[in-house]
Amino acid sequence: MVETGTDDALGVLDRMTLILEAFGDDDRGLGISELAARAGLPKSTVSRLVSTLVRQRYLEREGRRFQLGLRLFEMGQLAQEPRELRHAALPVLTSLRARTHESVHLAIRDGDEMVCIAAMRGRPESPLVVRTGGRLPLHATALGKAALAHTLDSDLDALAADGLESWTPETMTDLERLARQLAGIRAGKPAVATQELFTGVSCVASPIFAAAGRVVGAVSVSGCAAGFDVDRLAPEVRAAALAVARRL
Amino acid sequence: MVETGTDDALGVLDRMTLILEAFGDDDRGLGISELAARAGLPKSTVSRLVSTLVRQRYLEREGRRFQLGLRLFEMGQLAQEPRELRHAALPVLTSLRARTHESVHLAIRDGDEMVCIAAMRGRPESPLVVRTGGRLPLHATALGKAALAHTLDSDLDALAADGLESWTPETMTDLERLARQLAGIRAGKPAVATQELFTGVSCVASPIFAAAGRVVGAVSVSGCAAGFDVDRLAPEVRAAALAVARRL
DNA sequence: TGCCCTCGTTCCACTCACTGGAACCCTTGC
DNA sequence: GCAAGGGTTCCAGTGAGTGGAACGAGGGCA
Repeated sequence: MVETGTDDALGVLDRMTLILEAFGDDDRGLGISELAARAGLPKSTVSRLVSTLVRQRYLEREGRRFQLGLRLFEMGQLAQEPRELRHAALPVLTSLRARTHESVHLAIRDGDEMVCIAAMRGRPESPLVVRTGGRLPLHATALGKAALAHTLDSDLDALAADGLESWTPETMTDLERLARQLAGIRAGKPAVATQELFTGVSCVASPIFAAAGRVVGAVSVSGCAAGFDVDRLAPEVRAAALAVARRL
Repeated sequence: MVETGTDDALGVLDRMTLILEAFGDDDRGLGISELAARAGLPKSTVSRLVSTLVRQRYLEREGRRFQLGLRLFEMGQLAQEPRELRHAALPVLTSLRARTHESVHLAIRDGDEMVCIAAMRGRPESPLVVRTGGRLPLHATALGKAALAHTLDSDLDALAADGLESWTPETMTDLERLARQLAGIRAGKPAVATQELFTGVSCVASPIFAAAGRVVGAVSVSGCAAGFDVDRLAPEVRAAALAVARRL
């Protein structure tokens, strides 16, 4: 085998991952060549693997285009962590949206990002920060800060080691300031992010605790920065997070 | 390699599938031995594959138990067909529930089953027929009949070839009667299922058409069989299905 | 119509990733 | 203390998987 690249020793499963990850949410389907290019694998290999993936229904083919298949959706719904949390949270989120009329998000920490588990649009014109399944940075979102505030300091250091990416002029890229803010959150202040990820969008979030003080996720309310009333929303979010925890 | 069984020639991807499918929604996590037993694979093979799957985050480990991981959830959300349909349907479903106060389901046909793409509980005490990601038989549900009525007759024959499984005394196991009912649906009658899957639960459904008359899914309303008012609900469901189609 | 470019599949000799029984730790429980 | 069970590691053997090259099927352009 002629490994094109650096030091890799790829197994079939790793190649499969490369292929699956080549799909994005923008696409209406990818061909073998495009897939091979994105995954950095030879065409023949991709062709063979893809046909197995289609047989197993992880991919679907329509003519010469391929798309992520239904079975992935099914299996994804069986994933334990999001399933439990969603189940406990959905009714609470619904009423939170009804009370605030703003968009509501539920997310789980995954490494140095938050993964959105549920999203509900407030008003029809309200912005949705992420779709379900999407990822958010920890340091630039209220959801991320809520989760980050209640974990080990070493996590923060590890995060900062890679540098805090700047999303908008408001993004907190200074480790010291961020650490102070997290300390405030730990002391009881609400986790907020004002235009730190997207200009014009503000959020308030509250962590969801499981037994032993472990943070299992976070709820947030987000809306247009103009007229975003943190003082009104923060108690609502906090109450919702507690309600979810009670239902776990 | 000593293939224990019959005539199989399993590749790594097939083995992986066996492992992933060993997980059910009942479990709080499986160990290597249990997994190996369910998948019918040697322990050492399972151990090795599982550790790769964990590295790729398709599985998560907690102590000596494994569970389906977050990445599956993420990827599942990227699957194109459910994503598009859900996006178009969610607002419509919300208002359908508000108007009927009954549980609402959205499903996609997949082979000889329907896969639930979205589910909303009507009243807090209302029964949910399936959870999101769950599967339903075609012949015993309103959703299935709605989809089945508008496809080729050969589909029906293929379905009947395996025999129509009986779920309750009311399940339609007679091919002739089912075919007549489907013809009625095709002629404009609503697709209904009264206690045919679960005793005490009735449903009405309507197919969702895409361009070229292709059925892409179905919407249903379901509730307690006692006092289930088909005449009132059928027009609501039909209107919702049309609304979803318009938004596609 | 013929030419060319692209895209997906197939072929095939090579070889390394994968296999699985056995041995090896652990921890748990009697 | 020993037996039982669960998970990981070892290792020789080999066939599943590899990828370059060749092939056939469109599709656009002149």
